[in-house]
Amino acid sequence: MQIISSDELGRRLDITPEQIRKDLATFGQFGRKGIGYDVRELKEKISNILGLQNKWRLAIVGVGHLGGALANYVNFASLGFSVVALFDNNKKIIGSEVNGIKIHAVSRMKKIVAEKSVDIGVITVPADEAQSVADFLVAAGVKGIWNFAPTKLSVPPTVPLVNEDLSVGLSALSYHMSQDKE
Amino acid sequence: MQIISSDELGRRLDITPEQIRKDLATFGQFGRKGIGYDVRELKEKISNILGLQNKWRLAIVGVGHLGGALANYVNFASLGFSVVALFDNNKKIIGSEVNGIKIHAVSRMKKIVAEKSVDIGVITVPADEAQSVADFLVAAGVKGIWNFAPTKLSVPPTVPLVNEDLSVGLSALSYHMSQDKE
DNA sequence: TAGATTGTTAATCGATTAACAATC
DNA sequence: TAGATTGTTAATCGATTAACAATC
Repeated sequence: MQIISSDELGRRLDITPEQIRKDLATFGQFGRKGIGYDVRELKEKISNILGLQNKWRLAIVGVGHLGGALANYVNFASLGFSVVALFDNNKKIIGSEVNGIKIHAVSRMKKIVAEKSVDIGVITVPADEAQSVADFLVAAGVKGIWNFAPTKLSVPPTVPLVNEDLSVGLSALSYHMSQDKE
Repeated sequence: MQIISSDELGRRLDITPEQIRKDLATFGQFGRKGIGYDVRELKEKISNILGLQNKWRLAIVGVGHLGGALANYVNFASLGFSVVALFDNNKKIIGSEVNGIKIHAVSRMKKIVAEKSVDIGVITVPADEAQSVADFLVAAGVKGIWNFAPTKLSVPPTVPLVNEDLSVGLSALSYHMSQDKE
């Protein structure tokens, strides 16, 4: 498939074609009137809009079950993300490797973040340690934070923060399941 | 703290007090004019609205790194969720346990879901197997699906579906990090 | 009674949808 | 030329904010 219309895109994504056209037009004109959108070009433009031409480098702080799973997560690569460092405070695991990536002491964060050119800090520690880890990450100079701890973090406005609190989705599911009963 | 005002709630959650009052009023009147909201009562009412008085029972399909991490996830308990069964197709791990929970063959799903009164199916298999797993889960009678595979699933409208696609959050982070540069 | 604060109605704002000229 | 489809302006709809009566 070379070309796709806003109509077909809308059908596939469950969005109205008007919305598709409006959203895309916000970022420029990359369709052709009377024809549609070139799929390859569209992909590339969207990738550029999202900044995915960058090869972002991640560091995961907290190598528990979730942190370990993320260190092994294969889908990162397809988006151009790679995990380049791990941090933990547990002396038993510092120095060892997960998926070929070394675990460092949290105290060495500043040094390692600089050495490995870490862009994004991933927080997978318990909620009560998350703010302090965030502060460390910001001080170490990361450009963004991806937070899995179920707590509200305060970071400078210059550092984008995305929260991945699983209890939000689960609560939504619980809500809908309760509603549908009636 | 016994009582909280919409003003204070708004400050803490970064929401306008009007929005807080409007949203809460949608579900009934549980504040007191001139006083504010009783914290304990508010918690309980919200918990009930979200259906969290139910003790939802989860089954995780796909015991890879992510599925395994979720099987060990401690924060489920505080919301009243519990993992009661695991499924995988890998013969090497079928019959073994993770966090005390047994791994069953996917082919036994219908039987086990009934036996264990599973409410929610959690999908942590690769994207290309996710739809087929979803179909199995629906046929087995789960009431809701929590999908971690990065793909769009089609399920009956009677079965609530929540997607937890990590690439969405990561792309958002990438976008903001690219914008802030300028 | 004066001050505080909710629930709700009215006013504003922004986002979605409809319509259509431009054009392939 | 007729048909298809974009980008954009105008119309509609819904959600947020402002205002205020009710009341503790």
